[in-house]
Amino acid sequence: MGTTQLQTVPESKYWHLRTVLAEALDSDFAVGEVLPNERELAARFGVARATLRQALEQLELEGRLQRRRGVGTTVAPPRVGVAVSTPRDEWPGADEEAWQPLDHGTAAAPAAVARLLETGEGEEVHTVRRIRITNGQSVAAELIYVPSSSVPELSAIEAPSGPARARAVLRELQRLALDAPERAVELGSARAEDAKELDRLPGAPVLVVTTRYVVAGRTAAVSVATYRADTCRLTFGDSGDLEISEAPEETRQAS
Amino acid sequence: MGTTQLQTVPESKYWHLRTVLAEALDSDFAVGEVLPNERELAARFGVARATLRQALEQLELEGRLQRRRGVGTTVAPPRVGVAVSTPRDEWPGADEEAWQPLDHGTAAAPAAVARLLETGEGEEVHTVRRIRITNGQSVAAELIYVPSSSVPELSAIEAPSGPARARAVLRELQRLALDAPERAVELGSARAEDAKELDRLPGAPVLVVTTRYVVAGRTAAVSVATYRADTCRLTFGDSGDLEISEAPEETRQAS
DNA sequence: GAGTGGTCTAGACCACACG
DNA sequence: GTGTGGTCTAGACCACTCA
Repeated sequence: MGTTQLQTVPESKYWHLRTVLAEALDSDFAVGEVLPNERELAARFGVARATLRQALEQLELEGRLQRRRGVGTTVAPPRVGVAVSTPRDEWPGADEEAWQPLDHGTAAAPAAVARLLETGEGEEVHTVRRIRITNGQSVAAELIYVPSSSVPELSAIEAPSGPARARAVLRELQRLALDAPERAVELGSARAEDAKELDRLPGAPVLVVTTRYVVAGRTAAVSVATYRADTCRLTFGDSGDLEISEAPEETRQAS
Repeated sequence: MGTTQLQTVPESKYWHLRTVLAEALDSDFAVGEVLPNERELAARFGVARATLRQALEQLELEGRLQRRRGVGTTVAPPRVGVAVSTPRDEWPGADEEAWQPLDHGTAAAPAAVARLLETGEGEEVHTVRRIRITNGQSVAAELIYVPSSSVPELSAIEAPSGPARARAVLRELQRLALDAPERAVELGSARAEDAKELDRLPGAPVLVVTTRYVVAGRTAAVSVATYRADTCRLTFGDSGDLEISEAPEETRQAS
């Protein structure tokens, strides 16, 4: 009684808290600003820390907050748009885009990948790992699966292991003039390996982009790229910037 | 001491639990099968219920589990591939695709949308809500923003409110031969309104697809579609089925 | 009404970053 | 060392589904 109760369904505490915090972020905080610590925020709102954390998790999922252990919680900058598919479906160039080869190896393709490659389930394929850097930040870790049959000349290449050899494999692929007719995007959680590259904890939400590369009607490679879901907005098509462009000023975040 | 400790970094309890459960799902459970309840699972693994739940949340995020309050936790079927962008970029037909109009109204476009529409910030635009059904299940809720200038003939249309009028607006849009040069995908959480349509709780993870529709170089409409991240894999390009196709049998899930 | 998952509490300790 | 977020516990109660 007396309280203005308009909602028929009283929303849960953490959800309401999320809304309150979101509004506070809009009005009272600048990008990069550090929030009070969780214990203080919880006390301030009169909830248990776990409840507050549930609200913060939501906001982090939405890309509004960034939390780092040992450091604190800061207001996240708007998500960066990363072009995943351009109209000219060229193989993403080694240097035009900020892809950085890590290493090369061979492994049995996972079942899902083997199906796309139309190879035997346990067949050994080449793998190339690389990461994508945007604005000085790792935004994606990619694993490319390449059947030996796609790069027969590779065996003739002598190169040390590591980045150099990875680069050699990528060069071979580029010569093939690959087409990327199909891509799929789904939600996943970062495996420990990817999490390390992306500077996140294992289990962090990621957008998994699976691409089938085709040459002359045959699947020549499959790549599985995991993008940080908190910081990335994947763009497809034309210019690649369906830009939620900020006003001209204010590109820089508070130090 | 004495315990076989091979890992340099001991993984957290819930992450390890996630792995154990994932393996159990692969080997001992069929799609649709109901897991023991959370209290029993927690007891069985000797952890607190909250810890077990953290592991289940991960698996749900990855689309491996489905949890429903009052019912239980079941093994999820593989994600369905939903075609978001086809090579022929036609306006998604009213009936070829399973889009079902809900209602129509007018509202001030949110700032981000207004920017794409190149209209004034607070300007009133038409809105159409519709949901997408695949295999008898709601997979997406969409809100389309249409400036009045894009559908001038609309004022002449007399139609009752609700689905009928929504359909009328969509028909007008179809006549325009819209092109969709740009799309963006990002992670979000379901607002209460969408959550209801999608049969999920507020805050459930969703993939937000923002599309700019263009006719004659001018932005004629913007749609924001939220897809259930747990059940959907978004496909772009060619056939629309970068199908992680199951073996021919076993399309049906256990009742 | 019985049983399920969802929310919430009030603690404790751990892992990490930084001065 | 100090302060941060991350993990974990052992409870309690609530909201929902279904027989």
